[in-house]
Amino acid sequence: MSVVAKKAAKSNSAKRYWLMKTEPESYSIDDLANEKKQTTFWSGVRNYQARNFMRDDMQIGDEVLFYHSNANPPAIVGTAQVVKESYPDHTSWDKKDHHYDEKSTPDAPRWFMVDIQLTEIFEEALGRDQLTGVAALADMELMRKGSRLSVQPVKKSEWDAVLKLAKRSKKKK
DNA sequence: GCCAACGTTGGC
DNA sequence: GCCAACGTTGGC
Repeated sequence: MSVVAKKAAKSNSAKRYWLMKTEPESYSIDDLANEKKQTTFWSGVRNYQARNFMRDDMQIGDEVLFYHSNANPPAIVGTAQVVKESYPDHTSWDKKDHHYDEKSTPDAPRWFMVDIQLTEIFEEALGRDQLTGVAALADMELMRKGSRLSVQPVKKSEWDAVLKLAKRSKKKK
């Protein structure tokens, strides 16, 4: 199926839930909060599985858990929303960009991205230790040992469980 | 800094 | 198509 056909096919499907990882040293949720309209393009993904989720499956209104990896502690720190569906990642043909890929060109883009807008920063980040042992999150991709997928689908039950934990941590404050 | 668990590359 | 070597991710 072509990319266009896939986009047409997804247009009627229900809202989906995702998790996106970022290293806060390179881009954090505070950086997102400081953007104009608190919106940014999610460039730099160079993994085919993650790209395919963005290119083929993400739609406007989908909700995103925002995760800080390689952080202390690694944690889900807030939520965002998809506000623009996939389009070519221009950083892939920028020779000065760290994520430059000589095989990607404007005519034949290899990498894609979406735009996301900040929804909420959790008052207290949800560290992995707080996610470990939660029954509803036992099968979450994020919690699987060795999982490296930087854009990953989240089940609604997992989304609900995470937000519930976030609210609880908010009350504690 | 260590290293397990990946994903990609390239020789064959 | 197989798979060893290599580079990367990311928790600890």
